Amino acid sequence: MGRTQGSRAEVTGPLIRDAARRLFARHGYAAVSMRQIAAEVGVQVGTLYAYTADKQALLADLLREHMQDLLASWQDDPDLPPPARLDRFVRFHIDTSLDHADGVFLSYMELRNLTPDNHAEITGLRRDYENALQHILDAGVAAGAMRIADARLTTMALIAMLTGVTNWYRAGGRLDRDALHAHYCALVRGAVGA
Amino acid sequence: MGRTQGSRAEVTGPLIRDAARRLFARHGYAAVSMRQIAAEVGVQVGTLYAYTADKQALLADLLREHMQDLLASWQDDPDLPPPARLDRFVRFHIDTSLDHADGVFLSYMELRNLTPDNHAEITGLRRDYENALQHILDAGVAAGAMRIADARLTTMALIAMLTGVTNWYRAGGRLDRDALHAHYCALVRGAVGA
DNA sequence: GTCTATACTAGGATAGAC
DNA sequence: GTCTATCCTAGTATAGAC
Repeated sequence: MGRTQGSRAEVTGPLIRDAARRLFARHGYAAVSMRQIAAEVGVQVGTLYAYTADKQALLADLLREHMQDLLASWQDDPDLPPPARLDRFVRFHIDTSLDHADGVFLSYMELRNLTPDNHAEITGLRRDYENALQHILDAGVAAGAMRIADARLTTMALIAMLTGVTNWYRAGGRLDRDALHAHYCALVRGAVGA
Repeated sequence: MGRTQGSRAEVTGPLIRDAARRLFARHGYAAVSMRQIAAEVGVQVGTLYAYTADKQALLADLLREHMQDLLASWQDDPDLPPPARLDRFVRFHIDTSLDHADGVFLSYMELRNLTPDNHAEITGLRRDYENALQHILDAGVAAGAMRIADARLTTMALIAMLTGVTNWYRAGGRLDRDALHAHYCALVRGAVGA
């Protein structure tokens, strides 16, 4: 494969991260070798180390980037009635989970492979995201529009339920994206008594 | 560590599986070496191969055993009203998820590391378990005791929600097991309109 | 920026002694 | 049933040429 091809740093960097994200998600961080990632991109192993200090940094970068994108993408609208805000969150979380399935999967499966510093940073970002949902639930209770016995527990339960859509939903199957949204919105509204 | 100690097959076999289950769950199948497992048990590497054909068979055995235990432990009572059956399932699933957290975690995380044959077998068992919940939901709808738009989707959503308890619940914290059961039963009943 | 070559470590699995 | 010793492969990471 003598694919010597000169410099193209702007393209190789993202390609490496795309390949790593896909391979890590599919086989697990520990099961993927730097050689595999290089082969997927079409470069030699040594080249990877021009873009990342080591394998651990590559993983940490992927998770940090994912969580930051997630937080930046979510735009709450506090002026809406709480049940409508909740519907928007449900749709947002389902769409993100399906459209960035690899990143979502990595962000809760490969935490254990982070160094303590990286681990603390990523779980902090995740906590921020959970709080975005919890704020909606708190507002719903305050407005008398929801019945929730424990907002923290309910937050964790709902996020697990929504993220779980990646375990079974396949595009092109029985349900389209709109039907999916509608069904999950109904389940969530029922769970919180909205 | 010259721990030569003669034969004791009856104890070593289970010890190997306990160690493997714990290590696989904590670090991931690919990240755990046979040497680590041996060290945890207190034997030499070669000894492991008197109990398992290879690392893959060790994983497959753990998952099969877990799913079979799960299916054998669940005893439905079709004579109860559907909402009461559902409550029993919720308690059962939460208790199992917390009491056998390593097995539960492995059974949905390490499927990807199974050979195709083993994979098909384990997912078949898992499907049986999902159907146990779905039967309750179907009965609830038939009896007019639940409002469910899509029983399959609801089954998957509820199982994800319940299993997610392992992500955040810690014994000795704010909530005891009874409170946990009560909160999740309320969420589930709300979701299915019971 | 990328490649080739290589140092060094660790992995899964097996053979044969006790 | 267990241990010791070993084979062979594959891993991460680095050095130096182009």
